[in-house]
Amino acid sequence: MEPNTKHFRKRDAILTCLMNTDTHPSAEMVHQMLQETHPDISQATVYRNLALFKKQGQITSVATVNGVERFDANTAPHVHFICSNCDAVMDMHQIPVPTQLGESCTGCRVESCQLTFTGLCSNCQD
Amino acid sequence: MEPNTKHFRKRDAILTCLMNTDTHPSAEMVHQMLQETHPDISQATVYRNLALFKKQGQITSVATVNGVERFDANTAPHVHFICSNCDAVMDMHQIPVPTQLGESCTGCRVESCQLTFTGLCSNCQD
DNA sequence: ATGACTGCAAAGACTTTGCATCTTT
DNA sequence: AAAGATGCAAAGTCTTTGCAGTCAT
Repeated sequence: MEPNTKHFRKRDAILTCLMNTDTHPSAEMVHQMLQETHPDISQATVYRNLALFKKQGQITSVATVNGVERFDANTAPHVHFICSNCDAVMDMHQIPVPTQLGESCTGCRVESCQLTFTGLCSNCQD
Repeated sequence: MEPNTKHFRKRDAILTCLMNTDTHPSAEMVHQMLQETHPDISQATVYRNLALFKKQGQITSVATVNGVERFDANTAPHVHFICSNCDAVMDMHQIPVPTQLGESCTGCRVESCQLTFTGLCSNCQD
């Protein structure tokens, strides 16, 4: 049997799942989304591989919402919006990321930057 | 006995502690810092009061570093730097907070904004 | 007395890890 | 056969909560 067919690595499925969504899911959400195609995938595998991808820089952690870490396969710097009511995390491509990096903090070497807005998304404004 | 002397509310001590530091401490760090003046303070009290202050808007949660929430009594919007090595969280007063709020996200009502830089602080650049 | 605050310990939520099993080469 | 990936369940962290006791008014 050729590789990645029936015994398709679940690792790959996890990364693909993350690349095909813009919901910035948590580990649990990824696990849920994969139930359909990989009913036997375990949470441990999801957590383990997300941690691996993050370490390797293939994905990033964009926020911790209500104590739950949210991930993004889009590692290009961009701005996020978090709904404080429904915990949705979405992209705000319209707003540019600040570029004034450099050493602005008494000797700190800045390596990355994160700009996040919080409020109510259109569905939660009642 | 006049109030706030021996039986000084621990609640007040917690808020004062947070106002007198710029380390953006976690609940556990606040608990540690208060050991000296309030050796019998419990973690539950610290957690409970931090949650209360946060709900009332007297403090804010500025980040979750390595799974631990960090707080700040300075609720004026300002920029933070997080050291990825030692987990220090510090202010970057030199950098302005973006002001382009408004509805930039298909109907989202933006209420607050957080700009955070990550990298290595001066002590951790080896 | 009444209501508010706190300590303690248990419970809860999220995440990590040890170990045996299964897969790939 | 050896190295790597996964499932399961246990363990680990951080945080919240129930309850009884303490403090303030």
